[in-house]
Amino acid sequence: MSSDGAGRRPPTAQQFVLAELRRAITTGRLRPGAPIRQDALAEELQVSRVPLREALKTLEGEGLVTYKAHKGYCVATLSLDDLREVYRIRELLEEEAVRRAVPRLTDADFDRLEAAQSDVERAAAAGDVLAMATANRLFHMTLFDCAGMPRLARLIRTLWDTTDAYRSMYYGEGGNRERVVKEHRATLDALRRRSADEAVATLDVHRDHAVTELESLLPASP
Amino acid sequence: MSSDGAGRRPPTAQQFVLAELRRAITTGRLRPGAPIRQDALAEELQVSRVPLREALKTLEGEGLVTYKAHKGYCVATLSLDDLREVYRIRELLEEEAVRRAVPRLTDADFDRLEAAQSDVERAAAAGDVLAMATANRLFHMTLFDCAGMPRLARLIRTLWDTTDAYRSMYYGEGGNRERVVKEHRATLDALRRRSADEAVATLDVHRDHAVTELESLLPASP
DNA sequence: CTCTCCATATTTGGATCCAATATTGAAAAT
DNA sequence: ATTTTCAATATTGGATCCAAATATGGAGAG
Repeated sequence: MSSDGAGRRPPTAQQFVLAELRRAITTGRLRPGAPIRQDALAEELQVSRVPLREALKTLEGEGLVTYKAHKGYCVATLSLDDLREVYRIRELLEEEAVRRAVPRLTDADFDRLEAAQSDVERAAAAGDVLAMATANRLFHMTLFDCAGMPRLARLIRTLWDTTDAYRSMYYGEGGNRERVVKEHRATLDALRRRSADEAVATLDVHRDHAVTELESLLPASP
Repeated sequence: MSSDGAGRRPPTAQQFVLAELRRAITTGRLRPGAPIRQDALAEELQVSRVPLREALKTLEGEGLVTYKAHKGYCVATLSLDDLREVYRIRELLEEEAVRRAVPRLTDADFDRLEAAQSDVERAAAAGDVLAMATANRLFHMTLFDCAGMPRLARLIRTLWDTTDAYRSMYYGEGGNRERVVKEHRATLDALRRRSADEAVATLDVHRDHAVTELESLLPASP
Protein backbone atom coordinates (compact mmCIF):
# COMPACT_ATOMS: atom_id res chain seq x y z
CA MET A 1 0.00 0.00 0.00
CA SER A 2 1.39 3.39 -0.93
CA SER A 3 -1.58 5.70 -0.61
CA ASP A 4 -0.54 8.70 1.36
CA GLY A 5 -3.17 11.23 2.29
CA ALA A 6 -3.16 13.87 -0.46
CA GLY A 7 -1.92 11.76 -3.37
CA ARG A 8 1.40 10.00 -3.15
CA ARG A 9 4.27 12.09 -2.00
CA PRO A 10 7.11 13.00 -4.36
CA PRO A 11 10.39 11.09 -4.06
CA THR A 12 12.30 14.02 -2.59
CA ALA A 13 11.43 16.53 0.08
CA GLN A 14 12.21 19.49 -2.16
CA GLN A 15 9.70 18.32 -4.74
CA PHE A 16 7.12 17.85 -2.03
CA VAL A 17 7.82 21.31 -0.66
CA LEU A 18 7.77 22.78 -4.16
CA ALA A 19 4.30 21.40 -4.81
CA GLU A 20 3.05 22.56 -1.42
CA LEU A 21 4.41 26.06 -1.95
CA ARG A 22 2.83 26.30 -5.38
CA ARG A 23 -0.53 25.39 -3.91
CA ALA A 24 -0.12 27.78 -1.00
CA ILE A 25 0.64 30.63 -3.38
CA THR A 26 -1.96 29.90 -6.03
CA THR A 27 -4.71 29.40 -3.49
CA GLY A 28 -3.73 32.61 -1.76
CA ARG A 29 -2.78 31.05 1.56
CA LEU A 30 0.51 32.82 1.05
CA ARG A 31 -0.42 36.33 0.00
CA PRO A 32 1.52 38.30 -2.61
CA GLY A 33 4.13 40.40 -0.89
CA ALA A 34 4.23 38.25 2.22
CA PRO A 35 7.73 37.49 3.48
CA ILE A 36 8.61 33.83 3.77
CA ARG A 37 9.98 32.76 7.13
CA GLN A 38 12.05 29.72 6.36
CA ASP A 39 12.16 28.36 9.87
CA ALA A 40 8.41 28.53 10.42
CA LEU A 41 7.56 27.13 6.99
CA ALA A 42 10.06 24.31 7.31
CA GLU A 43 8.61 23.28 10.62
CA GLU A 44 5.08 23.50 9.28
CA LEU A 45 6.00 21.22 6.39
CA GLN A 46 8.03 18.90 8.60
CA VAL A 47 11.26 19.28 6.67
CA SER A 48 14.52 21.07 7.28
CA ARG A 49 15.37 24.38 5.69
CA VAL A 50 17.68 22.89 3.07
CA PRO A 51 15.04 21.37 0.75
CA LEU A 52 12.83 24.36 1.42
CA ARG A 53 15.51 26.71 0.18
CA GLU A 54 16.09 24.67 -2.94
CA ALA A 55 12.38 24.73 -3.70
CA LEU A 56 12.38 28.49 -3.19
CA LYS A 57 15.25 28.84 -5.64
CA THR A 58 13.16 27.03 -8.23
CA LEU A 59 10.21 29.29 -7.56
CA GLU A 60 12.47 32.29 -7.83
CA GLY A 61 13.48 31.18 -11.29
CA GLU A 62 9.81 30.94 -12.19
CA GLY A 63 9.11 34.40 -10.84
CA LEU A 64 6.70 33.23 -8.16
CA VAL A 65 8.86 34.55 -5.37
CA THR A 66 11.47 37.25 -5.17
CA TYR A 67 14.77 37.02 -3.39
CA LYS A 68 17.29 39.45 -1.94
CA ALA A 69 20.54 38.28 -0.42
CA HIS A 70 20.45 38.29 3.36
CA LYS A 71 16.90 39.54 3.29
CA GLY A 72 15.13 36.40 2.15
CA TYR A 73 12.21 35.46 -0.03
CA CYS A 74 8.83 37.09 -0.52
CA VAL A 75 5.81 35.99 -2.52
CA ALA A 76 6.05 37.98 -5.73
CA THR A 77 3.67 40.86 -6.23
CA LEU A 78 2.61 41.82 -9.71
CA SER A 79 2.08 45.43 -10.56
CA LEU A 80 -0.45 46.26 -13.22
CA ASP A 81 2.43 46.84 -15.60
CA ASP A 82 3.86 43.43 -14.76
CA LEU A 83 0.49 41.83 -15.34
CA ARG A 84 0.08 43.46 -18.71
CA GLU A 85 3.61 42.50 -19.66
CA VAL A 86 3.08 38.87 -18.76
CA TYR A 87 -0.11 38.72 -20.76
CA ARG A 88 1.49 40.39 -23.75
CA ILE A 89 4.31 37.86 -23.74
CA ARG A 90 1.77 35.08 -23.41
CA GLU A 91 -0.04 36.46 -26.42
CA LEU A 92 3.11 36.23 -28.52
CA LEU A 93 4.09 32.77 -27.40
CA GLU A 94 0.66 31.24 -27.35
CA GLU A 95 -0.07 32.41 -30.88
CA GLU A 96 3.02 30.57 -32.04
CA ALA A 97 2.02 27.48 -30.10
CA VAL A 98 -1.49 27.45 -31.54
CA ARG A 99 -0.34 27.96 -35.11
CA ARG A 100 2.08 25.08 -34.80
CA ALA A 101 -0.49 22.91 -33.06
CA VAL A 102 -3.41 23.34 -35.46
CA PRO A 103 -2.09 21.25 -38.36
CA ARG A 104 -0.83 18.58 -35.97
CA LEU A 105 -3.97 17.95 -33.94
CA THR A 106 -5.01 14.30 -33.94
CA ASP A 107 -8.28 12.68 -32.95
CA ALA A 108 -6.73 11.70 -29.65
CA ASP A 109 -5.80 15.35 -29.06
CA PHE A 110 -9.38 16.43 -29.67
CA ASP A 111 -10.55 13.78 -27.24
CA ARG A 112 -8.24 15.19 -24.60
CA LEU A 113 -9.39 18.73 -25.31
CA GLU A 114 -13.03 17.72 -25.07
CA ALA A 115 -12.38 15.92 -21.82
CA ALA A 116 -10.68 18.97 -20.37
CA GLN A 117 -13.52 21.14 -21.55
CA SER A 118 -16.01 18.86 -19.81
CA ASP A 119 -14.08 19.34 -16.59
CA VAL A 120 -14.22 23.09 -17.09
CA GLU A 121 -17.97 23.00 -17.61
CA ARG A 122 -18.51 20.80 -14.58
CA ALA A 123 -16.41 23.10 -12.41
CA ALA A 124 -18.13 26.19 -13.76
CA ALA A 125 -21.55 24.73 -13.04
CA ALA A 126 -20.48 23.75 -9.54
CA GLY A 127 -18.93 27.16 -8.94
CA ASP A 128 -15.73 25.46 -7.81
CA VAL A 129 -13.08 28.12 -8.29
CA LEU A 130 -10.06 25.92 -7.68
CA ALA A 131 -11.28 23.13 -9.96
CA MET A 132 -12.09 25.75 -12.55
CA ALA A 133 -8.54 27.07 -12.55
CA THR A 134 -7.11 23.56 -12.76
CA ALA A 135 -9.36 22.43 -15.59
CA ASN A 136 -8.90 25.63 -17.53
CA ARG A 137 -5.19 25.28 -17.31
CA LEU A 138 -5.35 21.68 -18.44
CA PHE A 139 -7.40 22.68 -21.47
CA HIS A 140 -4.91 25.30 -22.62
CA MET A 141 -1.80 23.31 -21.87
CA THR A 142 -3.15 20.32 -23.70
CA LEU A 143 -3.44 22.50 -26.74
CA PHE A 144 -0.03 24.11 -26.35
CA ASP A 145 1.66 20.76 -25.88
CA CYS A 146 0.42 19.76 -29.31
CA ALA A 147 2.73 22.33 -30.87
CA GLY A 148 5.63 19.92 -30.51
CA MET A 149 7.79 22.64 -28.99
CA PRO A 150 8.52 21.51 -25.45
CA ARG A 151 10.54 24.55 -24.49
CA LEU A 152 7.86 26.90 -25.71
CA ALA A 153 5.25 25.00 -23.73
CA ARG A 154 7.44 25.16 -20.65
CA LEU A 155 7.86 28.91 -21.01
CA ILE A 156 4.13 29.41 -21.32
CA ARG A 157 3.56 27.28 -18.24
CA THR A 158 5.95 29.43 -16.28
CA LEU A 159 4.13 32.55 -17.36
CA TRP A 160 0.84 31.05 -16.23
CA ASP A 161 2.41 30.18 -12.89
CA THR A 162 3.42 33.76 -12.45
CA THR A 163 -0.16 34.97 -12.46
CA ASP A 164 -1.72 32.00 -10.72
CA ALA A 165 -1.96 33.89 -7.46
CA TYR A 166 -4.36 36.29 -9.17
CA ARG A 167 -6.28 33.88 -11.33
CA SER A 168 -8.55 32.63 -8.58
CA MET A 169 -9.81 36.20 -8.17
CA TYR A 170 -10.97 36.05 -11.74
CA TYR A 171 -12.94 32.86 -11.37
CA GLY A 172 -14.52 34.18 -8.22
CA GLU A 173 -16.90 36.16 -10.40
CA GLY A 174 -19.67 33.85 -11.63
CA GLY A 175 -20.14 35.64 -14.93
CA ASN A 176 -16.53 35.04 -15.85
CA ARG A 177 -16.89 31.31 -15.41
CA GLU A 178 -19.75 31.12 -17.89
CA ARG A 179 -17.95 33.28 -20.38
CA VAL A 180 -14.86 31.11 -20.21
CA VAL A 181 -16.94 28.07 -21.10
CA LYS A 182 -18.34 29.80 -24.17
CA GLU A 183 -14.95 31.06 -25.28
CA HIS A 184 -13.46 27.61 -25.01
CA ARG A 185 -16.26 26.27 -27.18
CA ALA A 186 -15.48 28.86 -29.81
CA THR A 187 -11.82 27.93 -29.69
CA LEU A 188 -12.60 24.26 -30.07
CA ASP A 189 -14.79 24.98 -33.09
CA ALA A 190 -12.03 26.93 -34.75
CA LEU A 191 -9.53 24.17 -34.04
CA ARG A 192 -11.82 21.54 -35.56
CA ARG A 193 -12.10 23.63 -38.69
CA ARG A 194 -8.28 23.85 -38.66
CA SER A 195 -8.50 27.60 -38.70
CA ALA A 196 -5.43 28.83 -36.88
CA ASP A 197 -6.37 32.46 -37.42
CA GLU A 198 -9.73 32.07 -35.75
CA ALA A 199 -8.35 29.97 -32.93
CA VAL A 200 -5.72 32.60 -32.23
CA ALA A 201 -8.35 35.33 -32.38
CA THR A 202 -10.69 33.64 -29.93
CA LEU A 203 -7.86 32.96 -27.53
CA ASP A 204 -6.74 36.58 -27.74
CA VAL A 205 -10.22 37.71 -26.81
CA HIS A 206 -10.28 35.14 -24.04
CA ARG A 207 -7.04 36.51 -22.64
CA ASP A 208 -8.02 40.13 -23.00
CA HIS A 209 -11.13 39.54 -20.96
CA ALA A 210 -9.01 38.16 -18.17
CA VAL A 211 -6.65 41.14 -18.30
CA THR A 212 -9.46 43.66 -18.26
CA GLU A 213 -11.16 41.94 -15.39
CA LEU A 214 -7.98 41.65 -13.37
CA GLU A 215 -7.13 45.29 -13.98
CA SER A 216 -10.37 46.33 -12.36
CA LEU A 217 -9.98 43.83 -9.55
CA LEU A 218 -6.43 44.73 -8.64
CA PRO A 219 -5.73 47.42 -6.07
CA ALA A 220 -4.58 50.73 -7.48
CA SER A 221 -1.19 50.79 -5.80
CA PRO A 222 1.13 47.85 -6.47
CA MET B 1 41.65 47.47 -0.11
CA SER B 2 39.02 45.10 -1.42
CA SER B 3 40.44 44.01 -4.76
CA ASP B 4 40.17 40.29 -5.02
CA GLY B 5 41.78 38.62 -7.96
CA ALA B 6 39.05 38.31 -10.61
CA GLY B 7 36.91 41.30 -9.69
CA ARG B 8 35.33 41.60 -6.29
CA ARG B 9 33.52 38.61 -5.06
CA PRO B 10 29.73 38.56 -4.71
CA PRO B 11 28.23 38.92 -1.23
CA THR B 12 27.13 35.30 -1.00
CA ALA B 13 28.84 32.07 -1.90
CA GLN B 14 25.96 30.90 -4.06
CA GLN B 15 26.20 34.00 -6.22
CA PHE B 16 29.92 33.49 -6.54
CA VAL B 17 29.42 29.87 -7.50
CA LEU B 18 26.65 30.82 -9.91
CA ALA B 19 28.92 33.22 -11.76
CA GLU B 20 31.75 30.70 -11.84
CA LEU B 21 29.49 27.96 -13.18
CA ARG B 22 28.14 30.23 -15.88
CA ARG B 23 31.67 31.00 -17.01
CA ALA B 24 32.69 27.37 -16.87
CA ILE B 25 29.75 26.39 -19.04
CA THR B 26 29.88 29.22 -21.55
CA THR B 27 33.62 28.88 -22.04
CA GLY B 28 33.24 25.16 -22.51
CA ARG B 29 35.33 24.13 -19.51
CA LEU B 30 32.26 22.17 -18.50
CA ARG B 31 31.17 20.39 -21.65
CA PRO B 32 27.53 19.86 -22.60
CA GLY B 33 26.39 16.52 -21.30
CA ALA B 34 29.06 16.31 -18.63
CA PRO B 35 27.78 15.18 -15.23
CA ILE B 36 28.42 17.55 -12.36
CA ARG B 37 30.08 16.01 -9.34
CA GLN B 38 29.03 18.19 -6.48
CA ASP B 39 31.75 17.14 -4.10
CA ALA B 40 34.59 17.73 -6.52
CA LEU B 41 33.20 21.04 -7.75
CA ALA B 42 32.54 22.30 -4.26
CA GLU B 43 36.09 21.56 -3.22
CA GLU B 44 37.47 23.16 -6.35
CA LEU B 45 35.51 26.34 -5.64
CA GLN B 46 36.31 26.23 -1.93
CA VAL B 47 32.70 26.18 -0.78
CA SER B 48 30.43 23.55 0.68
CA ARG B 49 27.85 21.72 -1.35
CA VAL B 50 24.91 23.74 -0.04
CA PRO B 51 25.52 26.98 -1.96
CA LEU B 52 26.63 24.94 -4.94
CA ARG B 53 23.32 23.12 -5.01
CA GLU B 54 21.35 26.34 -4.78
CA ALA B 55 23.30 27.77 -7.68
CA LEU B 56 22.59 24.61 -9.66
CA LYS B 57 18.89 24.98 -8.96
CA THR B 58 19.03 28.46 -10.44
CA LEU B 59 20.85 27.16 -13.50
CA GLU B 60 18.29 24.40 -13.83
CA GLY B 61 15.55 27.01 -13.99
CA GLU B 62 17.47 28.73 -16.76
CA GLY B 63 17.89 25.51 -18.67
CA LEU B 64 21.68 25.49 -18.48
CA VAL B 65 21.77 22.26 -16.56
CA THR B 66 19.39 19.35 -16.25
CA TYR B 67 18.47 17.56 -13.09
CA LYS B 68 17.11 14.16 -12.16
CA ALA B 69 16.30 13.25 -8.59
CA HIS B 70 18.96 11.05 -7.04
CA LYS B 71 20.95 11.15 -10.23
CA GLY B 72 22.20 14.70 -10.08
CA TYR B 73 22.94 17.51 -12.49
CA CYS B 74 24.41 17.51 -15.98
CA VAL B 75 25.37 20.35 -18.26
CA ALA B 76 22.46 20.65 -20.66
CA THR B 77 22.89 19.45 -24.20
CA LEU B 78 20.93 21.04 -26.99
CA SER B 79 19.68 18.98 -29.84
CA LEU B 80 19.30 20.64 -33.21
CA ASP B 81 15.57 20.79 -32.60
CA ASP B 82 16.15 22.46 -29.24
CA LEU B 83 18.45 24.96 -30.86
CA ARG B 84 15.97 25.83 -33.57
CA GLU B 85 13.21 26.12 -31.00
CA VAL B 86 15.19 28.50 -28.82
CA TYR B 87 16.02 30.69 -31.78
CA ARG B 88 12.43 30.74 -32.96
CA ILE B 89 11.24 31.85 -29.54
CA ARG B 90 13.96 34.48 -29.49
CA GLU B 91 12.72 35.72 -32.83
CA LEU B 92 9.24 36.23 -31.45
CA LEU B 93 10.31 37.92 -28.26
CA GLU B 94 13.08 40.03 -29.69
CA GLU B 95 10.82 41.42 -32.39
CA GLU B 96 8.47 42.63 -29.69
CA ALA B 97 11.35 44.11 -27.71
CA VAL B 98 12.72 45.97 -30.73
CA ARG B 99 9.35 47.36 -31.77
CA ARG B 100 8.76 48.67 -28.28
CA ALA B 101 12.28 50.03 -28.00
CA VAL B 102 12.48 51.94 -31.28
CA PRO B 103 10.18 54.85 -30.38
CA ARG B 104 11.72 55.10 -26.92
CA LEU B 105 15.40 55.27 -27.82
CA THR B 106 17.14 58.33 -26.35
CA ASP B 107 20.46 59.91 -27.22
CA ALA B 108 21.94 58.25 -24.17
CA ASP B 109 20.71 54.90 -25.43
CA PHE B 110 22.39 55.45 -28.78
CA ASP B 111 25.59 56.37 -26.97
CA ARG B 112 25.46 53.09 -25.10
CA LEU B 113 24.74 51.15 -28.27
CA GLU B 114 27.64 52.82 -30.06
CA ALA B 115 29.93 52.07 -27.15
CA ALA B 116 28.92 48.43 -27.19
CA GLN B 117 29.41 48.29 -30.93
CA SER B 118 32.92 49.72 -30.51
CA ASP B 119 33.69 46.90 -28.11
CA VAL B 120 32.39 44.40 -30.63
CA GLU B 121 34.58 45.84 -33.37
CA ARG B 122 37.64 45.88 -31.15
CA ALA B 123 37.09 42.26 -30.14
CA ALA B 124 36.45 41.23 -33.73
CA ALA B 125 39.66 42.88 -34.89
CA ALA B 126 41.63 41.26 -32.08
CA GLY B 127 40.04 37.90 -32.78
CA ASP B 128 39.14 37.61 -29.10
CA VAL B 129 36.28 35.11 -29.08
CA LEU B 130 35.29 35.55 -25.45
CA ALA B 131 35.33 39.36 -25.61
CA MET B 132 33.35 39.13 -28.82
CA ALA B 133 30.60 37.09 -27.17
CA THR B 134 30.48 39.46 -24.21
CA ALA B 135 30.35 42.64 -26.28
CA ASN B 136 27.81 41.22 -28.71
CA ARG B 137 25.57 40.28 -25.86
CA LEU B 138 25.91 43.73 -24.33
CA PHE B 139 24.92 45.32 -27.62
CA HIS B 140 21.74 43.32 -27.96
CA MET B 141 20.72 43.49 -24.33
CA THR B 142 21.23 47.23 -24.28
CA LEU B 143 18.72 47.45 -27.06
CA PHE B 144 16.26 45.02 -25.51
CA ASP B 145 16.39 46.80 -22.17
CA CYS B 146 15.14 49.93 -23.90
CA ALA B 147 11.79 48.25 -24.51
CA GLY B 148 10.79 49.04 -20.96
CA MET B 149 9.61 45.47 -20.43
CA PRO B 150 11.87 44.04 -17.75
CA ARG B 151 10.30 40.60 -17.76
CA LEU B 152 10.59 40.31 -21.49
CA ALA B 153 14.25 41.32 -21.30
CA ARG B 154 14.84 38.76 -18.58
CA LEU B 155 13.25 36.02 -20.66
CA ILE B 156 15.40 36.88 -23.63
CA ARG B 157 18.49 36.85 -21.46
CA THR B 158 17.62 33.39 -20.24
CA LEU B 159 17.23 32.17 -23.80
CA TRP B 160 20.64 33.57 -24.66
CA ASP B 161 22.12 31.82 -21.65
CA THR B 162 20.73 28.55 -22.88
CA THR B 163 22.80 28.66 -26.03
CA ASP B 164 25.88 30.34 -24.59
CA ALA B 165 27.74 27.06 -24.48
CA TYR B 166 27.50 26.92 -28.26
CA ARG B 167 27.99 30.57 -29.09
CA SER B 168 31.76 30.56 -28.73
CA MET B 169 31.89 27.97 -31.52
CA TYR B 170 30.25 30.51 -33.77
CA TYR B 171 32.74 33.28 -33.08
CA GLY B 172 35.60 30.90 -33.59
CA GLU B 173 35.13 31.35 -37.33
CA GLY B 174 36.80 34.61 -38.38
CA GLY B 175 34.34 35.32 -41.17
CA ASN B 176 31.46 35.28 -38.73
CA ARG B 177 33.05 37.96 -36.59
CA GLU B 178 33.30 40.36 -39.49
CA ARG B 179 29.78 39.68 -40.62
CA VAL B 180 28.44 40.35 -37.14
CA VAL B 181 30.08 43.77 -37.16
CA LYS B 182 28.40 44.67 -40.43
CA GLU B 183 25.03 43.40 -39.36
CA HIS B 184 25.19 45.43 -36.18
CA ARG B 185 25.95 48.53 -38.23
CA ALA B 186 22.90 47.88 -40.37
CA THR B 187 20.77 47.47 -37.26
CA LEU B 188 22.08 50.71 -35.79
CA ASP B 189 21.28 52.55 -38.99
CA ALA B 190 17.73 51.26 -38.97
CA LEU B 191 17.32 52.23 -35.34
CA ARG B 192 18.55 55.77 -36.00
CA ARG B 193 16.02 56.10 -38.76
CA ARG B 194 13.42 54.83 -36.28
CA SER B 195 12.49 52.07 -38.65
CA ALA B 196 11.32 49.21 -36.50
CA ASP B 197 10.57 47.03 -39.53
CA GLU B 198 14.08 47.29 -40.87
CA ALA B 199 15.66 46.82 -37.47
CA VAL B 200 13.64 43.68 -36.95
CA ALA B 201 14.54 42.45 -40.41
CA THR B 202 18.28 42.96 -39.95
CA LEU B 203 18.20 41.24 -36.58
CA ASP B 204 16.28 38.31 -38.05
CA VAL B 205 18.95 37.91 -40.70
CA HIS B 206 21.61 38.22 -38.03
CA ARG B 207 20.01 35.46 -36.01
CA ASP B 208 19.40 33.20 -38.97
CA HIS B 209 23.07 33.34 -39.87
CA ALA B 210 23.92 32.13 -36.40
CA VAL B 211 21.43 29.28 -36.61
CA THR B 212 22.64 28.16 -39.99
CA GLU B 213 26.22 28.25 -38.91
CA LEU B 214 25.54 26.37 -35.69
CA GLU B 215 23.54 23.74 -37.53
CA SER B 216 26.54 22.92 -39.66
CA LEU B 217 28.90 23.04 -36.68
CA LEU B 218 26.89 20.80 -34.42
CA PRO B 219 27.45 17.07 -34.44
CA ALA B 220 24.76 15.05 -36.16
CA SER B 221 23.76 13.02 -33.13
CA PRO B 222 22.54 14.96 -30.08
C1' DC C 1 9.58 64.64 22.58
C1' DT C 2 12.58 63.15 18.87
C1' DC C 3 16.61 61.31 17.02
C1' DT C 4 20.88 58.68 17.24
C1' DC C 5 23.48 54.91 18.54
C1' DC C 6 24.44 50.58 20.29
C1' DA C 7 23.29 46.05 22.34
C1' DT C 8 20.17 42.23 21.58
C1' DA C 9 17.34 39.13 19.03
C1' DT C 10 15.83 37.25 14.81
C1' DT C 11 16.74 35.54 10.34
C1' DT C 12 19.38 34.09 6.60
C1' DG C 13 23.87 31.84 4.71
C1' DG C 14 27.00 28.09 4.96
C1' DA C 15 29.59 23.90 6.78
C1' DT C 16 29.54 19.45 8.48
C1' DC C 17 27.51 15.18 9.38
C1' DC C 18 24.35 11.35 8.58
C1' DA C 19 20.85 8.81 5.71
C1' DA C 20 18.97 7.18 1.41
C1' DT C 21 19.59 5.98 -3.26
C1' DA C 22 22.12 4.64 -7.26
C1' DT C 23 26.16 2.63 -9.32
C1' DT C 24 29.82 -0.63 -9.63
C1' DG C 25 32.26 -4.83 -9.37
C1' DA C 26 32.98 -9.38 -8.00
C1' DA C 27 31.39 -13.93 -6.86
C1' DA C 28 28.31 -17.67 -7.82
C1' DA C 29 24.98 -20.22 -10.47
C1' DT C 30 23.37 -21.62 -14.95
C1' DA D 1 31.33 -17.96 -21.11
C1' DT D 2 27.23 -15.52 -19.72
C1' DT D 3 24.01 -13.91 -16.62
C1' DT D 4 22.24 -12.99 -12.01
C1' DT D 5 22.67 -11.62 -7.38
C1' DC D 6 24.41 -9.26 -3.78
C1' DA D 7 27.66 -6.69 -1.27
C1' DA D 8 30.74 -2.61 -1.34
C1' DT D 9 31.24 2.09 -2.82
C1' DA D 10 30.34 6.47 -4.60
C1' DT D 11 26.99 10.17 -4.94
C1' DT D 12 23.07 12.68 -3.90
C1' DG D 13 19.36 14.23 -0.32
C1' DG D 14 18.48 16.10 4.11
C1' DA D 15 19.16 17.48 9.16
C1' DT D 16 21.64 19.89 12.46
C1' DC D 17 24.78 23.23 13.98
C1' DC D 18 27.40 27.49 13.70
C1' DA D 19 28.54 32.09 11.56
C1' DA D 20 27.25 36.36 9.35
C1' DA D 21 24.04 39.81 8.39
C1' DT D 22 19.94 42.31 9.29
C1' DA D 23 16.11 43.89 11.93
C1' DT D 24 14.50 45.37 16.57
C1' DG D 25 14.14 47.93 20.75
C1' DG D 26 15.67 50.64 24.41
C1' DA D 27 18.91 54.05 26.64
C1' DG D 28 20.85 58.37 26.37
C1' DA D 29 21.85 62.91 24.18
C1' DG D 30 20.00 66.84 22.06
